[in-house]
Amino acid sequence: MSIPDSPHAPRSLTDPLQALTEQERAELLTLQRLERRAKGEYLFRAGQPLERYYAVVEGCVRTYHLHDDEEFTLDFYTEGQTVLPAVAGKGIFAPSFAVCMEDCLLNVTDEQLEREVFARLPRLKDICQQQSEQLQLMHQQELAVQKSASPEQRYAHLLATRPSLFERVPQYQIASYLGIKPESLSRLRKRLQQN
Amino acid sequence: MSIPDSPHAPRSLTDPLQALTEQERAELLTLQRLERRAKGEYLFRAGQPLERYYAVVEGCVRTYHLHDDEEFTLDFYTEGQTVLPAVAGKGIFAPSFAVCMEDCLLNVTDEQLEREVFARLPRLKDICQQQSEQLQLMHQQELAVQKSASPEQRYAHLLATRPSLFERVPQYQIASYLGIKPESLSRLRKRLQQN
DNA sequence: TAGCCATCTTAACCAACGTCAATGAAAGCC
DNA sequence: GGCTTTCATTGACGTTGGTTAAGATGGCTA
Repeated sequence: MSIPDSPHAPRSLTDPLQALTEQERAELLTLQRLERRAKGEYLFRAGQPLERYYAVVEGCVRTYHLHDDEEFTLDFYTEGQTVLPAVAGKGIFAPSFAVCMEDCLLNVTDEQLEREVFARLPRLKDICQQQSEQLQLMHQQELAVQKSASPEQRYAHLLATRPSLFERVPQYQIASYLGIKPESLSRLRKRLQQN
Repeated sequence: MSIPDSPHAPRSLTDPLQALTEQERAELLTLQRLERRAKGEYLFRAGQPLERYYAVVEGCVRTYHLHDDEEFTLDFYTEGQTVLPAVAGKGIFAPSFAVCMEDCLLNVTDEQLEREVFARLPRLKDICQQQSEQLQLMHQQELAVQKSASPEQRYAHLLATRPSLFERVPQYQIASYLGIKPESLSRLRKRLQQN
């Protein structure tokens, strides 16, 4: 029995598709391309050209960054989230690695598909752009939190907003997401239990 | 004598206007709106609707975030940089404060002006969008550095890429940008001198 | 000039994280 | 079953940043 993530999770927004009619949504469904990826598969690696972008329909994707042979987890993406800001196209290169933590069902979009979708649903383009700007600002916010909160506060925040992550990914990767070592997360948890 | 910032500064990109013709650039100049702001003036405050966005032509703007009555500096914007990701419009609210560190000359764009500019220079829209996506990815990168580097490394990086900042803003704000207290920055500098 | 204010530095002490190493627990494999 | 591998925990110890408080410096103003 898994605790669902809070609707106030940092990445949850008003569903951008609400603005579409029933019919438009149905059409969108016929257009979208779904792909399965096995646990451990990479969606992209740092430095590669980004020709597609991905939304998680089912499963969990982790992005991370390498520095001195050490992994630094940037984010976890689960059901309904788009991996990275949805950015792809010529001259765009992946700034990080993205790997499936579980078997995943992904909604994949490339440049051509995007053009087709926007041609069929012109209103969607503006919606997506606004969505992207919102996400960008939320990212700013996240950076702010990252900077001003202690590891303990960040842990509490993650636990409150995305509890299900703790059942889906190993703790040492959560530690890396919080910006601390696994040993420190262990002690932090112990400290919190005692008080 | 001020040391110019490195061309490899985190926010420097290929000039998006290179792709325009001489003529188009000239037209752009006639369209843009410049405003002067005095040192200490705010461009926006957290929570306010963002109806304009700003590019720094001359001067320096600092964005920061409030948390428990304490300021956390998010970034410094100087000549040629756009304050925040260039985002404005209905339903967009400022996630932070933006204040002029010096008397500034700013390039101001609102929704209406943006429409006019894009109507005159249709190619610019795609260029700006691509630029925005690049910036978004660079932001991801920055978050990665923020997470994986020690304060000392971040200090060295800032000193290497944006040395002029150290002559333009007080050190306690740089400390706040690096995510440490002014006293710690003092000690850190002393440590580095001795080694 | 004296006084005030903002900024930077230094010192002492404490708390928290990193490192290294060892131990346990759980899962997967032969 | 026994083995290995992976992951979480614990302890000892060093380093570093936060806190508090005290000066030092320089600029500005009454």
